[in-house]
Amino acid sequence: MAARQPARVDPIEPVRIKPHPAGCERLVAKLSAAADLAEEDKEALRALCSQVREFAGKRDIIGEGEKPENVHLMLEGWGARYKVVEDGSRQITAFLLPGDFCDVHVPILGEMDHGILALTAAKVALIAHDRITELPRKRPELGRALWWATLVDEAVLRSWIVNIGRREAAQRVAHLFCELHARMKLVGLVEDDQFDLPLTQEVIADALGLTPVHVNRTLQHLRADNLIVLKGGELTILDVEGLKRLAGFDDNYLHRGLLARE
Amino acid sequence: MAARQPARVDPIEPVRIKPHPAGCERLVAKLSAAADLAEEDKEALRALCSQVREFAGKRDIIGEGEKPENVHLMLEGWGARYKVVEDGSRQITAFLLPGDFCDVHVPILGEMDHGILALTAAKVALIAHDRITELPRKRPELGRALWWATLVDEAVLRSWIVNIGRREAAQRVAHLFCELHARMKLVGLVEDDQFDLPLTQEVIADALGLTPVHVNRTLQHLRADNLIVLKGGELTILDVEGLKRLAGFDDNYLHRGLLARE
DNA sequence: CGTTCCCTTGACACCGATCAACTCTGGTGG
DNA sequence: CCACCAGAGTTGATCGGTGTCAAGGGAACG
Repeated sequence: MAARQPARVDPIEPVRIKPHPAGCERLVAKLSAAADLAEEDKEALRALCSQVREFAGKRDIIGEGEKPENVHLMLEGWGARYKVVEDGSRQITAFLLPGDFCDVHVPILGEMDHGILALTAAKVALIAHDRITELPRKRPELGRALWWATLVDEAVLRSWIVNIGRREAAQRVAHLFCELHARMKLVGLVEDDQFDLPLTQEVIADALGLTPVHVNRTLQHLRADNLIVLKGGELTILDVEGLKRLAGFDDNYLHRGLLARE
Repeated sequence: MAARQPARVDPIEPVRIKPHPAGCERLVAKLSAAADLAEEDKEALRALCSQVREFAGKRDIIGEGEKPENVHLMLEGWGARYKVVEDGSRQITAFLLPGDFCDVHVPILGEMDHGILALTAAKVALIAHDRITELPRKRPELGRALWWATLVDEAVLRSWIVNIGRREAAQRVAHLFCELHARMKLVGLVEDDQFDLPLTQEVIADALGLTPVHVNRTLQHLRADNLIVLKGGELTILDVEGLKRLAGFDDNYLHRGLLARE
């Protein structure tokens, strides 16, 4: 929300107020965890973010069935992939954090088989298809890193299936929070096990295959057990180990590269 | 099951008894639906299937945590990706049909974050990593096609999340059957809306986030509504449109290429 | 001809959905 | 500055889809 104040520096949130390519650093951070990127690689990534577009919250970034001309990269804010079912209910299939691509598949698959929604106000980089497709040729290590990111996305999808298919509500919520904690950390947006979580209970419900009412009750359990504090769009994990234990969370599926291992 | 009878031809199941590269034709058929493959491309694919290994049913092809030396490609029989949860229950995250790769990701991600199980006796081609990775360089169209297959797999994962998260049991089963119908058709294993479905009710349950008992009752509903016949490991869809309507099935997520559209 | 899977059936319990009202908060405009 | 309003969170009562437990049946296989 706090936007480009050019010269003066806000001492409270120094990270947020870099000139606009700041969001692009999320991608750099993420991919650096997977591959050994040279400075030229990083520059090439930053160069992708020249064209930026802003979206208001609760608004489609890409609708189902569209054939976007550009690849979209989340720079700031949160997004979600979703699909609307016959009966009108909605299922979210992924949360998109800064550094995540929205639609690398479109150049090959042709059209979107799901929609992408801005959950908050968001900045998105628009990148021409061919700039992405030619990257691997020019910078093989980057190609590897992008490939890695795609495969991790796939692994996350699998873990969601497991989560929704075989865990009860409290564990589901806990698992989601653990995943988001790990992913936010990877892009440098976690401090003291605390991070922005601008999700309504309805959105959480749509991601976990639950109803808002039940998510509400479940959150109260987690709070009562002193596992989390969730207030004002900010999540604090009070007991990381306890939450992981409850969730049965094992971060192996995120495949953080050797460089990233703490 | 029926194996390489060299000279004589069995008139009942002529497809099955070609010399061993037969299974490899499934991959060729699948990829031909997505890209305009030259004969050389197809030959290159067939050349991948030189080394074949057989697995007994109900046996791991690859275990979670392993780092297989080769890429595995299903030639015959059915497989499943699965993950075992803390409480001991199992969730299947994908069915692997002939023509599907088991673990293209391993060269990049390093180790398996889930296991792969042979559901039936299966023949699997073992392919050296570098033979896969160099394919795109030598035959760009093949690279595109493989990329397409990966992205479709991802789309299928998303549709599973929707299915498990937002549909009731009967619709879930129906949707799964519609998907398998479409995928089996794509590799040429459907005749008259009938195909092998060697899945126990327990396996179906583990794929859909249900219990075997409930799958049993659900199947009885589908049978009572004259939508399907499922017997002896063979599924016949009596009313394709009706089943799709019940399931809310839209095959757009399978992204069949232009060539494949009937 | 027994053993082993797998399918089937019934009774019952429970998690989460549904419906409906109420509270709280932040934002807007008078 | 306060009244109002919309969106989000909260709560309670009740319903229903699935899970659980347990027993029995049927077909394939050695």
